[in-house]
Amino acid sequence: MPADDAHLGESWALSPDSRRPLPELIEQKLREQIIGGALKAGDRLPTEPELARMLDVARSSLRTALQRLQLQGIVEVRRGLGWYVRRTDLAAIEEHLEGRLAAKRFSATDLLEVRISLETTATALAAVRAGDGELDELAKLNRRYQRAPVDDQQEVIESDEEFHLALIRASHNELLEEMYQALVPGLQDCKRHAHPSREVHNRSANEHEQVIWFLRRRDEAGAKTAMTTHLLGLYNDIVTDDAEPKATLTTYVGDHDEPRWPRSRGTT
Amino acid sequence: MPADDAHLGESWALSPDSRRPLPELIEQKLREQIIGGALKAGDRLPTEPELARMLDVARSSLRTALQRLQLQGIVEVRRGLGWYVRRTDLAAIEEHLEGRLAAKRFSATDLLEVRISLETTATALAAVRAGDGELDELAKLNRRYQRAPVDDQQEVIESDEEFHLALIRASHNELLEEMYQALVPGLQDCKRHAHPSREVHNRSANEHEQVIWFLRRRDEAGAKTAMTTHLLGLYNDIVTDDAEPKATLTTYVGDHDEPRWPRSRGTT
DNA sequence: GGTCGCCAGGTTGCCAGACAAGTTGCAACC
DNA sequence: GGTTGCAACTTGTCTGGCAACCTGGCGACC
Repeated sequence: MPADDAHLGESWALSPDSRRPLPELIEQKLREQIIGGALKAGDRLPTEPELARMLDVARSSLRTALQRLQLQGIVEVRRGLGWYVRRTDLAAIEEHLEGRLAAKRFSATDLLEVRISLETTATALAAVRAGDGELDELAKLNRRYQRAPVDDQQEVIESDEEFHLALIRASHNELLEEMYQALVPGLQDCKRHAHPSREVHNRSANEHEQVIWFLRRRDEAGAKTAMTTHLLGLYNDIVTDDAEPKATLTTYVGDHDEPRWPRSRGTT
Repeated sequence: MPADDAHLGESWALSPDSRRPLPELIEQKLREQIIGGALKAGDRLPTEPELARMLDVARSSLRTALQRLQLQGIVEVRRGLGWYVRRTDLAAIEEHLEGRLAAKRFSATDLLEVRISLETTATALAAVRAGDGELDELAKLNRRYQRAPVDDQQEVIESDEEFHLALIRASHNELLEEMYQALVPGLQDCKRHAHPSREVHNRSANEHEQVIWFLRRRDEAGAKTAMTTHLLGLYNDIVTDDAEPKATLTTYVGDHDEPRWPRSRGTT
């Protein structure tokens, strides 16, 4: 007997945002009710026909929404009995997001490792080959990045990307640039899932500046190391956030031979 | 264009295990088709009514299954058009590389630089992640390379390539492997234009051996340096031969910090 | 020639109603 | 008391229909 109606209110009107699929709106509405505390773990939801009436949608659309929530572990169904709230914590939602990331074939770890490989190489090459004009351009792009407001995610990501792309281009290796380009969409995904604080943003800008400093001095090893440090910082942030406890990061201090790239190659 | 029917078969009968919800059976069936390769990334599925007929289920049950797969990121829907197997990032990257790399011609210098970038990174990762079995395999492949007669160019190139591919694989980074694969045809070209002397061949085999030696000791920096030395040798040979007088090679001896990759990651 | 709007055909999104299958609780029966 | 059978309720699945949307082609217009 759904006496639930009493404390839930009679109708949960949906906002008529018709640009998104209806089940998604229903899902969001139900999630709000659950997370907001109107429904607690273990509670039974009203029956499907009842809920459909309250939300003013067809039972089939409601079921689609319920099944989505079920796949996220928020509700569960017992046939012949009804739908029950399983967990109300936010962890369930984060797990869902991780699932979407895991659906891609390779992990963020893989992606960032390849990125580090290509970009540190590009930095070393740029130290040898970049023209002075290109270095000025890099400095200008980093100023733009520096000025970007932390809460304007779009601008932060875009200005950062332009800096790194310009650096890649300064390596004067077209193939390397092509391969890096292939990674760009994935990298954007990664960055969108990161949450840049004021502090992290400033640190990044400073590290960019250091890289440029070494490049101006044509210090190949210094520039490469500075870039490696910078990228490993981000790598560490993202990878450890990502509920992948396999990876722990340390820094090696070595005195091994570090080979060096050839000088001179059309610095324009 | 659902000419798919042809190679997919007319009906995909479900096993009548009625103890589990029907959409789950459908979901599993579709997943098998996709993972198994009958449906490739980017392919369009037959229309809903068609699929429902083939599976002998109602369209509503089929839709439930499709939506589950959608939430898992395996398929995506475009309203008015149909259901598509979602292109994974890996597939997208593969496509990008195939398209661009085939269209442009890159210099041997570019190619070898990227190769060095990827392969030294892979070596460092392998020092951390490769299983003992994989190292044994590497040693075995290098013995094969060592035994290859210098005048049998085919065998020399092939055994060398297998060694390097196995090393890449030992990095346990699928994306890195994918990107390296894109370079393979170009590398073969390079090697065919080289003229390996008895001496060079022996030196290479020894350098391979050194890399393995460092890998067994899990010496990431040592292995990476050994591999860099090895590859720069070849790079030097080929680039200077190649009528490209821009590139001259030196070796840098430095004492800078060399960052280190994370330990442990499923070494099987 | 190039661009725009319109229309037809195909596909998914959503709805309404009906019946099958599972669960519970209770009354009737041994 | 223990068991059986039934009724009420709930979710699972099917059917059919219409709306919303996308594409491609065609003709009108600039």
